[in-house]
Amino acid sequence: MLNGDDALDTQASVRRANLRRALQLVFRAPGAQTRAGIARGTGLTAATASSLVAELIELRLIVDGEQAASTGGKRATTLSIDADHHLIVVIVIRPTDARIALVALDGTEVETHRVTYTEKTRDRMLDEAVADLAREHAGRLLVAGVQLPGTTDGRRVFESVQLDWTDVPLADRFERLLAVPVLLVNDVDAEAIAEAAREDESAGYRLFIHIGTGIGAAVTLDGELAPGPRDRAGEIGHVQVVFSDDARTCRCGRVGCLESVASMTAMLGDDFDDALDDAAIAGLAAAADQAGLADGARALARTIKLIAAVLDAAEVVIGGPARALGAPFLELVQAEIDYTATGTTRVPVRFADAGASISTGVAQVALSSALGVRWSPAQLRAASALRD
Amino acid sequence: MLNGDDALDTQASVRRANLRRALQLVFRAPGAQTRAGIARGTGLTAATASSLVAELIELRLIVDGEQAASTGGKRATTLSIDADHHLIVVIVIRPTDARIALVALDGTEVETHRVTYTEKTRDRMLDEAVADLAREHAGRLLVAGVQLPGTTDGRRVFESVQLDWTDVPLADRFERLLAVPVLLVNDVDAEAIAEAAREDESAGYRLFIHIGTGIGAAVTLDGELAPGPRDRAGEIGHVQVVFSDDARTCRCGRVGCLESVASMTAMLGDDFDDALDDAAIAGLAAAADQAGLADGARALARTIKLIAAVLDAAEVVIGGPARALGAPFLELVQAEIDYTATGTTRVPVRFADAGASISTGVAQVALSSALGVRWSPAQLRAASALRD
DNA sequence: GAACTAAGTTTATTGAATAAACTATGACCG
DNA sequence: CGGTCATAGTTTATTCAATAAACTTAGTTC
Repeated sequence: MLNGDDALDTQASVRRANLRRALQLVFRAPGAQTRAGIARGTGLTAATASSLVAELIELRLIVDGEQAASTGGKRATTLSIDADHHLIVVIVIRPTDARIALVALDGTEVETHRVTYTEKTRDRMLDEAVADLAREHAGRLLVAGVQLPGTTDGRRVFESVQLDWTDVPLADRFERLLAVPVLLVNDVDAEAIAEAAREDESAGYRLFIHIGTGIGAAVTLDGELAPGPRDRAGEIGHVQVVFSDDARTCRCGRVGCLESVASMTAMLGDDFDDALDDAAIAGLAAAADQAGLADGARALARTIKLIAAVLDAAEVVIGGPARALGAPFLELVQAEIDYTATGTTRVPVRFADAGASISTGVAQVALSSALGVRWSPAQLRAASALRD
Repeated sequence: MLNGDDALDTQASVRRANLRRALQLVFRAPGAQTRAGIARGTGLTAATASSLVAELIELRLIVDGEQAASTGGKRATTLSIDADHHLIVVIVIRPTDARIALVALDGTEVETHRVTYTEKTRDRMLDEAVADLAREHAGRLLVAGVQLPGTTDGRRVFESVQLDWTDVPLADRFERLLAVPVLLVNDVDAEAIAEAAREDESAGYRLFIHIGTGIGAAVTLDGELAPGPRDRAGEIGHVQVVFSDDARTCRCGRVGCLESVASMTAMLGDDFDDALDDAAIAGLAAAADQAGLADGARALARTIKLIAAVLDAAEVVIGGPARALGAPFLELVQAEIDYTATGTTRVPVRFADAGASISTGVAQVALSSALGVRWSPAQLRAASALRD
């Protein structure tokens, strides 16, 4: 439909780009945008804005809404997202189960299925579930986003230890079943995007670090995943960061890895599990060796400082189960960062917002890839309210 | 002329973008490109390609060259860069002197001046030299690139310790004198670009690290400076990387900075100076404490590993006086990187190519900013042959 | 030398945006 | 309360860039 690359050679690509820009403006302020606002926001004329809106309505991507209050002249017709037609398929694949959700264009989850499987039945179960979806909702599916733990270029899964997959052309497989574009997304990347999209002004680089049993990083630029081939980016868990003689041996066999000191397992002990709820984690944290937590925070801070300095990052966000460690942990990290920071190099660290649904992140990437559109913070809140 | 942003809203911007693409193709293969080649390379029709070429010739950016050999039909007319009209102004500002060069569109240096000054006379001397240039070459100047040590957004110098400047609107000042667009570029960034542009296939992220009395980094993506606000990026010299008790105190007053172990001064002693030639540096290196060199290499490698992992960098390039340390140093760095690297995370390290003229880097950025064009490796070689 | 092939130009057409005139609707104000 | 102004949005004629298709030029191949 509107997907494809921006070849930028002909008028058609200009039209497509302008349709995207108009759609983007509606998505950023749904129910509050108007034709005149689009004209102002794009720099195009009112006539062109009207024409773009007409086409977007015909494509069933937006709808006319209520009349806005007058601002001194004729009242404007507001524009909203058409949530009644197109659906985004979100597939979250984990080792023993998957969640398949249908998300409307306004970010609300319409339907959710859970598929459980073993390693042996996984492929078959997934294919069946996806095929069922395609049959039930034929013609209404717009795009699909697949979140999984592992390295990917969006088309193939290069390597997933947790799923025991190597070089699997999963996007092709699902595209044949769904007949819509499929995009594979690394789980940490998806988390980072869900988080970055919440900011209205997501200027500059943001470093996102997921901390659970493992550690992964993702970099976003202006609210979107940093460009370039990100196939294997963010794999910082097993980079050596501790060099003293008492550095621990990591589960990967090497010594002094970031994960060996700063993962949740390293800091809270083997009782930790990614599935624990926040209260349980807080309990473990209270009982844990505080020196271990401090060591983890310090190693993390040192890692962050270096990366933030190279990128001139505006902010660092810590996500995953580590969020449950609360303010004290954050303060340890920030203190270590500030310890040797000059005025301009001090980078603020915060936890990811609990409200950001992870599936929203995948949907976000998929939507952005298909229509070049990002959701507004308000919609992300609506989406996450429906979750679970 | 062709500068300005790519608003992508109207036909005019498509035309501008296509002119840039056509010009880019000629720059990539000067003397070997043809109208038909541009049509193939852009996906546009032959008629459009001809029209674009006609406009570029009228703009005096390219010229018709010789007839190529036939490939089975009519012989093609080759296209070359018009080196006889437009000039790029390159200004390299250092604490006590500046080099002002005029570079033709094909990368050859036409003219070079050296201006020496004291801190007191610097502003006046620079302004006078620039004003002279504007008077002598009125109408032929296309764009100006200004390279300086310090943080900048391209328009203002935020902070330059070495020049003792804080928040100086230098681009505006020079633009008033030159009447062409002026772009300020950090010196390490310029070095990184000169280097990255030499690669024909500069895919992915490249980490460039300048090592002299100080240490600075720059990240390029596909041969161009990584996007985003890079105002203060790359300032890694004073991030703490040594945490042992015997960490040295840095000249900045803090402890364990990268510069305190891996700068040339740290590794070779206070006899080192940025102005030394390669032989002198090699002499210092031979006489220096080898343990210090090893410490520096190790600290550097640890830094590199982390950053390369986050970005999934394709390559790391070390530039500046450290090049004179030669293969042994490089091997130390690479060995430490490989020590804990898995198959996919191992990033190759090499020295910057000695032939890449630094002023070519600035000219490159300026040209790219004005015309969206990058030089081919062949031209960079030609340019550097003329240097000094 | 006839057929073919590639390079490049000419001409009519298409599509997207624009400018300018116009309609619609409400606010403001004496 | 009616005139004036401001804002929203549409209609129509025009402009501009790219395209398709026919055509010219100039070579190779058999």
